[in-house]
Parts: sequence; structure tokens; C-alpha cells
Amino acid sequence: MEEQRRISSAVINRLPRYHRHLGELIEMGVERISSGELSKRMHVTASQIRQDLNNFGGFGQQGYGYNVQYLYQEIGKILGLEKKYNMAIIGAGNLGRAIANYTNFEKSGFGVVGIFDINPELKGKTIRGVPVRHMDELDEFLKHEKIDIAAITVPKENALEVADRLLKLGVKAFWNFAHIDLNVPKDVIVENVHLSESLMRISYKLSSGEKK
Amino acid sequence: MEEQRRISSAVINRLPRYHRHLGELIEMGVERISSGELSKRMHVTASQIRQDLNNFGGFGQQGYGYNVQYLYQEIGKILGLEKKYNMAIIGAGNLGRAIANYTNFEKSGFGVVGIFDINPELKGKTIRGVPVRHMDELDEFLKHEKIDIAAITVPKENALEVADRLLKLGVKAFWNFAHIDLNVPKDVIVENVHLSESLMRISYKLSSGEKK
DNA sequence: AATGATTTGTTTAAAATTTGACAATCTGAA
DNA sequence: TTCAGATTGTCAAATTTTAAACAAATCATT
Repeated sequence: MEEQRRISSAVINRLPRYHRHLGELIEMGVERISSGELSKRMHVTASQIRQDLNNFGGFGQQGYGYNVQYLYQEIGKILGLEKKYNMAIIGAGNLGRAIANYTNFEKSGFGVVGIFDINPELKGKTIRGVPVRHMDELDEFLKHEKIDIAAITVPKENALEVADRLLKLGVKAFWNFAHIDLNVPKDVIVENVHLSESLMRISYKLSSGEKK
Repeated sequence: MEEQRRISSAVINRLPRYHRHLGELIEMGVERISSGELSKRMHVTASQIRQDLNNFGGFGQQGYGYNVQYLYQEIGKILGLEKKYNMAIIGAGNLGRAIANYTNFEKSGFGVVGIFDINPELKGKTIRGVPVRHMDELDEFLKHEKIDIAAITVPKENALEVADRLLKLGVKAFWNFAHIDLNVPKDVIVENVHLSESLMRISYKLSSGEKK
């Protein structure tokens, strides 16, 4: 039986950026690239690139480097991008609507299948063809549709309650935009996007005089 | 002359979360807290909390713990939250409008002073009292107003050009939502919010079976 | 006032991450 | 085919980060 080594989250966090840069290189028509060249482009050490990639296998060739197209695909596979994910957006406020309107996620396989809001007045509106439903319809909706990822874009006051409800309905991954820590079992994924914390990192650097 | 030790970015990244939790504790009426209790609440080790805080000085007292109100204020000061920052939003699409509409940033001292877009049809609209201006007005605008932070919410195709223009006009901090790496001098701050990379972290975990 | 329980700040140890180094191997030109 | 140059994969060292341990100080109770 294969022992699967845990990949450090530092590595995982860097993979999407590799993926993006490789995508840009493909658009530029670049066929091959060495860790050294990629290193210059991305401002990370070549050693780190090679070490990161080797967590998943040897994708390069000595004396040649990496085939851009192949490496892009392989990293895509590692990131699970060859699969399709159903995403629901909980909270059709400005942020929820912004996410629902963002077509690039769809292209990467993250399809918006449902949009929900507590405000009855929003019912009947649609965003890119997806109707905004009332929160009351959530249970019924989930009998027919699977939700792989729930984006939580409700105010923090409602976030815990909403997440609990989704948890009970079997949702296993949350994209949390509310400024609060969700409480979930160990087998459930939470990816936080805390914009106010992001802003505070800027104000820290601005006020401390620290530069990148 | 005082040698100022560089604070690791891992520590800085945790500060906003401490700040948020302390704010929640204040709302709950909690007056004092030990690193041990905070540790349980935040799911980090007590040792790390004490170590992090001690980068900036001793805020606690043996046998007592930390005064919540005081620690909240001090971390706020460290994060530069006692100051006011002028923020401009470049790109009045869904995401730009979402940020412009978000009032909590304003409460923390990040005021939206200008919203700009290339689309002439948006001219004349206002968001929370702030008019949407055409990009052509940027130079003139900056003669009268200071921009501390520019939120880049334009498509990635335009982001580099827009950032270059702002750089030349003296903007020293960017909140970058475009899916591209901005190219800036060393004395300029860039804080990236790359939503697609965030989503990929979710898909990695979903497809690899890794849990939080 | 005395004492046992707490809890910090700080030192030390452990773990994780990053960087450097280099043998093995491939490329591509002659 | 040969060989110099390039470049990976990987091992080892260095650095950074995290956790554990504990003396010193404070609290709270009797």
C-alpha cells in the first residue's frame, strides 16, 4: 500500500501561481522553460521551483527544462482543475453578485449553480441566467443539485448560522468571505478571503515603513 | 541608533486575526484573557500568541493575562489602524462596486475618495456619494487628492498599464485583484487578492482528499 | 501576610522550509 | 558519434518558524 506523503501547504499555496505563469507563457507561445528562467520571471528561487515540483514527480528533463504545456496540464491535474465543481453563492449582495458575474471561474470549471439570499425582493432576478432563490428554497434545491463549494457572502452576523445549515445539508467546502471564523468539522474545507485583514496588511506596511 | 528587527511576515499576517478576535471579545464584554484561553478560541498555540505579541513588546501581565481592550488598541496601532487612508478604486465593475459599497472599510479608516473607470457611460454615477470618474480625469484628480491605496479591479489585460500610470503618479500601495503580478519598485507595496488562486486551493483539497 | 495557582516573557529545542550544491543525464552542434 | 554546455532531481546545509519548557512575577484566597 502506497504511503502518501503530506504536501506542505506552503507548496500548495504556490501551485496556483505556477499554473498562472505557465498559462501566460503558453499564451506567449513559449514551449519550454527552465527552472532558472521561470525563477527570474516569478521572483522565486529556481531551487524552490524544482523542489516544489518534485513533490509530485519529475516533470522536467535534464539539459532541457520543462515543457510548458505539459507542466501546465500536470499542475492543473494536481490542483484538481480537470474536474467540474458546482458552486453556490449564499448572499446576493454586491460581493456575491460580483462573484456570480465573474465568468473566468466558470471557464476553470467552477460553475455557479445556485444563488441564494434572504431578501425576498431579490427573488426572480437572475445573474448570468442563474435565478436568485430565497434561502427557504435551499433544502429543496439540494435534493436535486449537488453543491461542491458554497461561497459565503453574507454579513458576518449571519455567516455562522448559514454555514451550519449548509453543513447539515452536506456541503463539504466553504469559500468564506465573511469576517468571522467558520466552525466546521475536520473533514470540511474552509478557504477564507478576509478582505479587511488584507487591507490591514497594507496599512501595517504603509505605517511601519516596511516595503515588500 | 536603534536597530529595528524585521518582523516576519508570518507574524504580520496573523495580527489582523488577533485583532478581529479581540474585537469580538470586546463585543462579548470580556475584559481580560490569557494566551491559553485565546489559544483555545483561535485554534493556535498559546506559545505562538505570546511569541507573536512579544515581537512588539510585553502587553500582558503574569498571573493576569492580557487586558482585551488594551491589547486590541495596541495591535490596532501596530497595524496602523489609528491613521486614515485614502483609497481609490480603479475599475467600477462588479468587484470594484462591491468594494466601494462595503462600509466596514470606511469604519476602519479606509475611505474611498475616488472611483475610476474607462467606460464613459459610467461617468456621472455615484457609489455611496462618490462619483465614478473617467480614467482620463486621474491626473487632474491627483493634483487635489492624495491616494494612499489604489484598489486595482480592472481586467488583467489592463492591470499592468493602469498600475504603471498610478505608479508614475506616486501611488505607493496597491490592492491588486487582477490575476496578474504587478511590476513595481521595491518601495511600493502590493497586496494581492487572487480569487482564482483561492478557488484552486479549494479544488486541490477537494480532489486530493486533504482536509483542513 | 503567606501561599498555592496562574500566566507571562523568554530561552531552548524541535520541526519545517528554503537555499545551495552537485552528480547524473540530456541537448544540440560540430 | 562525440562532447561541451545546460539543467534536472536530490541530498545536505542553513535558515526560519513553531512549539515546549520554565523562571519570574502576579493574582487571589485564606
